[in-house]
Amino acid sequence: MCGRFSLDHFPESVVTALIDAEIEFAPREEVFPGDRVDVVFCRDEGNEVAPMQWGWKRSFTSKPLINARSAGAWDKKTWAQALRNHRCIVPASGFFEWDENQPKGRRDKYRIEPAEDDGFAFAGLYEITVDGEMFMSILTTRPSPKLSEIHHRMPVILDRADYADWLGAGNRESLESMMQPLHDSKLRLIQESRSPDLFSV
DNA sequence: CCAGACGTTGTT
DNA sequence: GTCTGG
DNA sequence: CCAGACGTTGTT
DNA sequence: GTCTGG
Repeated sequence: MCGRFSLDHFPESVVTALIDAEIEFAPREEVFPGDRVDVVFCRDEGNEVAPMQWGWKRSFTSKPLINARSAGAWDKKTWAQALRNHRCIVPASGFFEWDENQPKGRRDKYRIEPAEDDGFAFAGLYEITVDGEMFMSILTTRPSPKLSEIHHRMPVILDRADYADWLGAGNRESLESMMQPLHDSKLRLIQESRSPDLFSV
């Protein structure tokens, strides 16, 4: 991760735990960097939903910053302020990883879904430009043991009990405790496709 | 993130 | 190699 | 003031 | 482009 995730169904339990409102929702099988998705954030004591573009733009690189390493983000000028004041939650139905043990271009694709839920809540950071456009980046952490067999990073996924604290005025210590790998028991790995040459053997 | 294009004049 | 589209 | 970093995943 | 370090 985290270069692609899914929203093939509305992650209702995640969103209703965050906000009590009718949500505009455009399901799509896959969400790509640069796409706009609905993101939840807190402003003036109340949670809100707004479409945000995935990836922060920076002049020093042509690639949008779609991920932020949670370890160290406190000390990086790009993320520090947002980590303190502009945290958000990105609802998703799942995400994708490619098996990095295999050569690039021939990697099996895996879909990761919640084991017993209808969605994930990615921890993210957002910024608003002068013209009011909003951009978000998804925090990453170490992989859970199961995921570590195919990939060395994973998105930060929040527990339901932490949603409010994440969006509220959390202190550094409590925020750090939320940015841990999701427990293996809360995810399912599904092989989505495999390399063509594995079939031809 | 990955996959696929990336180029033109001119020909079919 | 690098950019674009999905 | 100038020089150099700035971001990630993945690669070397 | 903007911030930091020297």
